[in-house]
Amino acid sequence: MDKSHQSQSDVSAALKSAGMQVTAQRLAVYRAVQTSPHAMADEICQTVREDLGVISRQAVYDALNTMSENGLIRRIQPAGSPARYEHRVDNHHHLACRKCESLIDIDCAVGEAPCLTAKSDHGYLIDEAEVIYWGICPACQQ
Amino acid sequence: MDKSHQSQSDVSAALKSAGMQVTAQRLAVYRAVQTSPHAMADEICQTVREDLGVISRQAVYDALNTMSENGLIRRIQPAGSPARYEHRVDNHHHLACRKCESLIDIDCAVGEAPCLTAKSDHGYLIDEAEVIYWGICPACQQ
DNA sequence: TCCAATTATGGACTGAGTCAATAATTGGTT
DNA sequence: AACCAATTATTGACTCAGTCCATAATTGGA
Repeated sequence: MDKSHQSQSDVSAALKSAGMQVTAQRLAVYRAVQTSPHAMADEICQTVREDLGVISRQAVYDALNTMSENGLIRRIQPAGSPARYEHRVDNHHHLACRKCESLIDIDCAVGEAPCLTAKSDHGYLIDEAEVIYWGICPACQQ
Repeated sequence: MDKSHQSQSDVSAALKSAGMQVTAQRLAVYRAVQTSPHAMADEICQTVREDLGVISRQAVYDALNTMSENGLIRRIQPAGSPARYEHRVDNHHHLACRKCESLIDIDCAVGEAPCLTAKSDHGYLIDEAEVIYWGICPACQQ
């Protein structure tokens, strides 16, 4: 199954199995995240409003937070940017442009997390290696 | 030379060679960053105030920003945390605790940046691979 | 159908950081 | 040594992203 294209009922089931209730707001927020990956909270809020008509800013934040905590979506926060959300929850990385703040996905060569091993774990129980490649995107290189 | 223990005159010289003026505020901010690595802006502000007596919050932010831009210090921003600053500017990584927000340095096995190569660079000119290992620190494992 | 628990709404509020106008410093020049 | 243009510091208002909280509405199991 293509994890990056969850159907409505898949999302519904995922919410339930995480012990969350299924609401129109949550489904719509998930759809918005799916439609525009790497979008920020207020962009998602706008998208959902075009869809549902009305939703409170708080409901969007709640949905994004609980769905992130339950692994339905993933939150990314590159330095200097507000939080962004994506529906891809497999282990992949990101490529960020220092100039235009654009962000794109990069597949992880290894697959399952953590894909890198630290030289020494200093006693930490490491579960994820978050990698962000920083550079200049093709458009900004002119 | 141990890059992690710049003397006052080294800092002074580094500021000059970056085209920046040498001021008491900047030297004090650098000292504060050196003294408590991974500190946040307001902590640095406090430390500098114990040192100089008075400094404006804005002067602290200015010093931190310009020194970061000129490579004298490094800014790190783990998700969910305000910006932190460190005087180590060599290529190393970080280990963050999901519970207590503690952050420690991890040496990079490779050395010079970028220490990782992306599977595909998508036309980006990559200059850095930022790696944050996420896990639970020894103290929080109880 | 009912009801307890969960979720949404609306509005005030916080924290981190920036903006912009004015005052003070710095460091090269005569 | 004094001057002066450019840089830097101060002050206070302001923005942006996000949280808190009390109340109202919805959900889904009994």
